[in-house]
Amino acid sequence: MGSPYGFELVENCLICKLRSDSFFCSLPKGALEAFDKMKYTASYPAGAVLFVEGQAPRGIYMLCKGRVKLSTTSAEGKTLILKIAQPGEVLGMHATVSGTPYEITAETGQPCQLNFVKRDDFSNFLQKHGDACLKAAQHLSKDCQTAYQQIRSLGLSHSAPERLARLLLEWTASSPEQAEPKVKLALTHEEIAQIIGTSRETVTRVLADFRKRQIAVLKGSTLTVRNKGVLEKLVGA
Amino acid sequence: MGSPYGFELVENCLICKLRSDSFFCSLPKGALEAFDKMKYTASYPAGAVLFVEGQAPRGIYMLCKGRVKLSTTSAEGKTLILKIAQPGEVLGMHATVSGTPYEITAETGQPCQLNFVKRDDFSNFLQKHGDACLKAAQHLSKDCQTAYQQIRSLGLSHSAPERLARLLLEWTASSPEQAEPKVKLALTHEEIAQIIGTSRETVTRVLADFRKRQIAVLKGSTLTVRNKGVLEKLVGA
DNA sequence: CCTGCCGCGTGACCCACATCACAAGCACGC
DNA sequence: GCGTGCTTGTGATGTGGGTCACGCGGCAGG
Repeated sequence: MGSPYGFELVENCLICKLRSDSFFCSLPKGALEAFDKMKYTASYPAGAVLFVEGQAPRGIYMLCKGRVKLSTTSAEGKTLILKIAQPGEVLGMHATVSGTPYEITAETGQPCQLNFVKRDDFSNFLQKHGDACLKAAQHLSKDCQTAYQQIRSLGLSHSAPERLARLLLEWTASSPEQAEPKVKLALTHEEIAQIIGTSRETVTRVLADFRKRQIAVLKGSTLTVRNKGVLEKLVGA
Repeated sequence: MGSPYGFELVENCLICKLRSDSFFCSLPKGALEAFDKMKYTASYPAGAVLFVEGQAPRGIYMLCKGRVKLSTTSAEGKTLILKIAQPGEVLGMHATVSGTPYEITAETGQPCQLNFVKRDDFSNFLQKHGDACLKAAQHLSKDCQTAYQQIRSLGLSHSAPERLARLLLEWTASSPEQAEPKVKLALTHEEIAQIIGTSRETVTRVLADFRKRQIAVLKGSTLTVRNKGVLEKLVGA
């Protein structure tokens, strides 16, 4: 067995060490065994498209390792990034559970390991295992919440600097408490623009402004927040 | 027993005729009986606030009859309407399932009948009744999907006319197929503005423009779409 | 009746940001 | 090396629509 993208595949969910408590697959033994039996493990290179909006749902993808970009695209080709999925999340669950077409597009942003489960298998699985179903409901709830957060960000803030400030705070929120939080992220200005719904040039300009005013610096793929207070004032908190 | 707001309360879920297949409470007998036992039925006048964003979740509200406005408000007092909930929907499920504060505000738009279920009771209920849990997951999925739709509308379209056109099409989509679809809705220009994330004046102007161009007319609370084709072209479809 | 109040209609102003256009920096593979 | 492609930086320009300001009509209550 090779390791095509620089890491070993974990084939067996029961002994998997990638999993943490927040993972969807953090399940009691019985459910986990059932999940292990019906899943198809695979690894993907960066830039692989898992599913496209509008497709009929084939099933779910459990993200074990790596990041996946979730986005929608308008008819004119403008793209909006909904979120960057982290390990432990389940992709395509809405469509699979409700039987409607995938409403978003999922594309790996780096080499990833994913477990695919066919739609019917997943439905049966949820039917049989109440604890898994509850877990699924919780994950869906969280998705809704982040969606609502993004709606707030898009609908309730007027200025691009405000939205960018909110995004930077969001990113640093999970990082350890420290004077000047640093976050690693591999996103281009273009992608940041697609998250906050603005243009690439505006992101560049606002970041330059933040840098000049000693608020935050994005150098390479490292973000350093110099003055959290000002950011918080910008978002109106 | 009186009927305070012009309709009779249906106290017993088992013989309720308000329910249709799409209702959350369209459940097999066992689950329905359990639901009936733990719910508290009540009616509310128009304008009643069921819960406010930021509150700790008390439980869920099953909407039997009437419409409920779901919204968020920014620190500066700007309001964004997320959706108008229809009978059959469950309000506050995200917060209740995940245990996080209500992230939105729910306010009745007309006299309503609602069934309240306490948080712990609802959790136990979902644990015990797998079919109800699955149904809950489906409802959460649908919520996510409408949220994503709104994100698309807010993030991917530049012009206010485009967003308004999309909204009008959405409203008429469910109405019977006919040459000039008419829809009843009781929303002020202000509220429409809050749905599509623009200002009241802009809504007035765009509606005036639509009227002049014979595209759609909003008179009183009746919306008549005169030229669906133009609307569809406006949204870029 | 007059007086508020609220939803609607409209004009004037102006600024944030999209858009276009182009240059410079940086990483590749050959 | 040198080209090719992508990302970043920055200036000039145009405009959509937010905001303010005010007038009008309808409706309820004193």
